[in-house]
Amino acid sequence: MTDAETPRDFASLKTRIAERAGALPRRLTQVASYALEHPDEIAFGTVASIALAADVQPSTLVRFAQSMGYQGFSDLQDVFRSRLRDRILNYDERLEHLRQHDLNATKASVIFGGFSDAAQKSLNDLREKLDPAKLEVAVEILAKADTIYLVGLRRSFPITSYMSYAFGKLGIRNHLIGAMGGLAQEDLSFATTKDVILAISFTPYASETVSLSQASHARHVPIVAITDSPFSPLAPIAKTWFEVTEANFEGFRSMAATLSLAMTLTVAVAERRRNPKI
Amino acid sequence: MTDAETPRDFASLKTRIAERAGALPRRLTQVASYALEHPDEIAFGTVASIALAADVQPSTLVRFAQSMGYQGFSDLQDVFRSRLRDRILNYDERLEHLRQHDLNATKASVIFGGFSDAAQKSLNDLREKLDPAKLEVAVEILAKADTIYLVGLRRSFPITSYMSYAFGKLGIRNHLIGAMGGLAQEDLSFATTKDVILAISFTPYASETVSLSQASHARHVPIVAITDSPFSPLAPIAKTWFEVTEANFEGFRSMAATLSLAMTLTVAVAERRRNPKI
DNA sequence: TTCAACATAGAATATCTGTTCCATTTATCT
DNA sequence: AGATAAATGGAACAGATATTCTATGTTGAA
Repeated sequence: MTDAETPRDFASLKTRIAERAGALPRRLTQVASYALEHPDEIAFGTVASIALAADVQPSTLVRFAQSMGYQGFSDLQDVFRSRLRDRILNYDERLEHLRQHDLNATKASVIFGGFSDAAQKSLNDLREKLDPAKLEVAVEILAKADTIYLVGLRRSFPITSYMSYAFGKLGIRNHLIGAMGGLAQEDLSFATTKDVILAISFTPYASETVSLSQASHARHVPIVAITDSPFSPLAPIAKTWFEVTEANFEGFRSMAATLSLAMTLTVAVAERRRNPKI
Repeated sequence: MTDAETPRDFASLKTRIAERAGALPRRLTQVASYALEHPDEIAFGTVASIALAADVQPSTLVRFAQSMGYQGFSDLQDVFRSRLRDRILNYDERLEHLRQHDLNATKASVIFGGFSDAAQKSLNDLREKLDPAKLEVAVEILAKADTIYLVGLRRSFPITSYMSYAFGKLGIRNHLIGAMGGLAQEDLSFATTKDVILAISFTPYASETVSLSQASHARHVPIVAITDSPFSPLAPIAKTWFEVTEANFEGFRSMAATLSLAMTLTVAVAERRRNPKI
């Protein structure tokens, strides 16, 4: 089984596993996928504990290691450990790493770096700015809603469509407005004062999102908004609203912070419904 | 010896060692300084191997651990190990941790912290893992496509819907598959070998995404995939594919890294079309 | 100097470790 | 279907493990 040579670093081990994945017996495949999904467990666990977690026999782990060309499990484990060792680079090493990376930086990887930076910056900004009290208020309002109407068009649509998916999984009644082909106005006209509209819109505020929200506001449907400025037309009509300013790269704004807030709202609302306050 | 409480994370352990360093006996001081200088050794080594390296007796290591308030050496070792496994704290641990430091932390703000951490961890992971060369290949393939078919369902749909929006803004012909109400199969059956399918799917792989991709692959339509493991059914049929593992919080996976990669692909493809390589 | 309290070294020990082996099941080919 | 090979489960085993224990060494106060 020791054809070619035994992988000594994590990257080549992964390649080898991928190569052989198809031709591997059932239990060994099970181990392979567990190993790739929980590398830390392999690094620190014992044969017994890992076998338990991966639901295989200890001997299967040894056999897997041998089939990958290692002498035994411990030998394989070394690779997973060195992966963790190498990850904690000190300052100099990190700099060196970056320098090498920059040399063969392609245009696409520069773009990727830009978008990742924008995402991280946006997340950090929101972490500092987000008011827990406001979050509580919004959760409270949404948790009481009969149906949550999700309004978001254009760049906000991915956010609302994700929320709709997550709310669905959590068993929370919701209605996604703005799906292509849907008749937005008609859908929203069913919203009552017992429902809540969650409206998401950023500059330049999609006129339909704004007009739909305003029409509903006129009918006293409560609104929770996510937007990017106090001057947003959504701010004055919302019961409560969040200011999320996303950093941008090349004119494309990140969505990381908004998404993080959106996920928070969905999970927190589900949590609140399970354990209402008082 | 167990005054106050035993440090459970590396930072507070370091503080405690610093506090007591002066009042520590000779050999225990020796262990303390070795531990801080070679934390990786402590994490991975055995009592015997560390004792040898630090030039003390095995029993001294145990005594040191106990004098710091731990039950034994293994207990202390756990702290050094958890330093290396950058696991995201789960909900309970996080709440506990925050309670001690931030008294007015609300449930929702804890959830928000969790999602933000997951997002940042995912971004960092991908930054380390993403291969620029692979990115180039994918951009090249996509840039040459007549029409780009975007295939993503469930949790991947927000990503493809964003890409569709962005491609649209950039004037790149694309077709979004999987929109609610759309007849996916029919739409995709128009794809030819001059087009490209960008398929996004994560475990558990939405069966429709997979079957659609496989059917198209049988007709030799090139596929670029974003997925989360070499075992993904998309991996073997894709011309090139990206492995993106998103950290999750409370069972909800982040989408930050995938989104960042998606934005990169859209912008890079537009850029490439404007300045084709030779 | 004497004594007591503390610190250390090193051997002893009971537990846990990875590995091997073989009977049984499952798959593959004739 | 039958025969042959491969894969698996689970128990047995030898070696390594962390920890405890005791004799010895060291320090500092009376």
